[in-house]
Amino acid sequence: MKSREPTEFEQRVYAATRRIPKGCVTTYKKLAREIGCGSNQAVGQALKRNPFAPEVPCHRVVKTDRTLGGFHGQTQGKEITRKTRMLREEGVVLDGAGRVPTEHVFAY
DNA sequence: GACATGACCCGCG
DNA sequence: CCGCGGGCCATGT
Repeated sequence: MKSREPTEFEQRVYAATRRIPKGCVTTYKKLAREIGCGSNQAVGQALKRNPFAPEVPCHRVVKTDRTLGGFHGQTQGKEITRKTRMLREEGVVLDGAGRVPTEHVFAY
């Protein structure tokens, strides 16, 4: 196993994710659109690989339906609960359906 | 170079 | 409302 540097595509994703202000979240779709990628899934792939942990707030990235999505490689489980708590600490409160209010969604 | 996987999205029934 | 299938892009084997 040989460690490799992030590809240009990954760097693009990290750069955009890093721009997300505290107390705000963004969707994979908008993010993909911003970096010029037609596949939102590819963006998620890069975030899951996220080597720049707290520097790149991947926990501020949610799905298009404003659900949390995944975290630390898991779509559901303990890590997701942790993600929710982090957002709440930053000022983001989820509604009864477990979704993030549109007001917190940051538009590029 | 081909095949398989994935923190996704959209349309249809 | 819920479930199923197809699509799109990048990465790893």
